[in-house]
Amino acid sequence: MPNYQAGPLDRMFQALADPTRRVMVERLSRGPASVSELAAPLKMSLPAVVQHLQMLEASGLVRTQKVGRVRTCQLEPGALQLAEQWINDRRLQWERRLDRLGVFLAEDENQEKKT
Amino acid sequence: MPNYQAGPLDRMFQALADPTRRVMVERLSRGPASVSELAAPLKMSLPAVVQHLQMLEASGLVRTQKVGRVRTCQLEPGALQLAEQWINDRRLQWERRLDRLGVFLAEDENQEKKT
DNA sequence: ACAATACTTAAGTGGATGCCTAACTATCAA
DNA sequence: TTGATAGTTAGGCATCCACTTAAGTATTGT
Repeated sequence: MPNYQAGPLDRMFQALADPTRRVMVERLSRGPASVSELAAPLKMSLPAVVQHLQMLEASGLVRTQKVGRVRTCQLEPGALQLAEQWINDRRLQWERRLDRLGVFLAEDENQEKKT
Repeated sequence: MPNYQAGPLDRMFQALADPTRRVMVERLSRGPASVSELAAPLKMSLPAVVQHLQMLEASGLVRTQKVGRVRTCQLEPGALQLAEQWINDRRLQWERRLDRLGVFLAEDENQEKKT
């Protein structure tokens, strides 16, 4: 789609789709960190890290605030729930379907027995 | 990263990051479908749909098989678990951290009372 | 005041993504 | 056998993504 405005789920999953960003999220799930602290274990330039950070912010996963010359980043706790929710809904729908299928097959088996 | 081979989680989240593909997954969570059935509600050409389908297959979310001239697609039930797992692990880590923080604050409060 | 620190901004590059159209192949149905 | 159906293949185009380097701007420690 050309000229399509990405929704929250798009940005969220997109953010999680990159290994570098997942490492950053993992780090932040152990507590807040500055930009340089986030960058330290990553083999790339600082600007690259900041770009990733911006995607994480845009997705709502991470919140940051600058105090003095240090920008501190932390996880937005509720944010991951959005993705989790969507996945869970699919699983439920799928399981409900299998249940119905199970009932159907059971009924079918009854038919067999009657015959 | 240049020359980087995408891992399973990358492909999985990447697959889920597109609204068209999520619609396809939603459809499939209600039961198997042919390619044209998947394409029907989507405002794009068949080849485009097939490309999306290929990403879903590559991510392991969807399995397909061709019988005669029709390709039938279904969800790979366990696949979503991978993503769900990762998200859950982050949540747990975060919550454990908050617990420790809570303990720390409680202890701190005790200190205060003693003073 | 000066240098080091902690980012920030800007501009550019190569490769992946999300579409498209046109032309093709295989199956099924009459 | 001929035509309709269901996908497939190929090539092209605009945009986005993941980097880079180079050059800035605030803060802070001495």
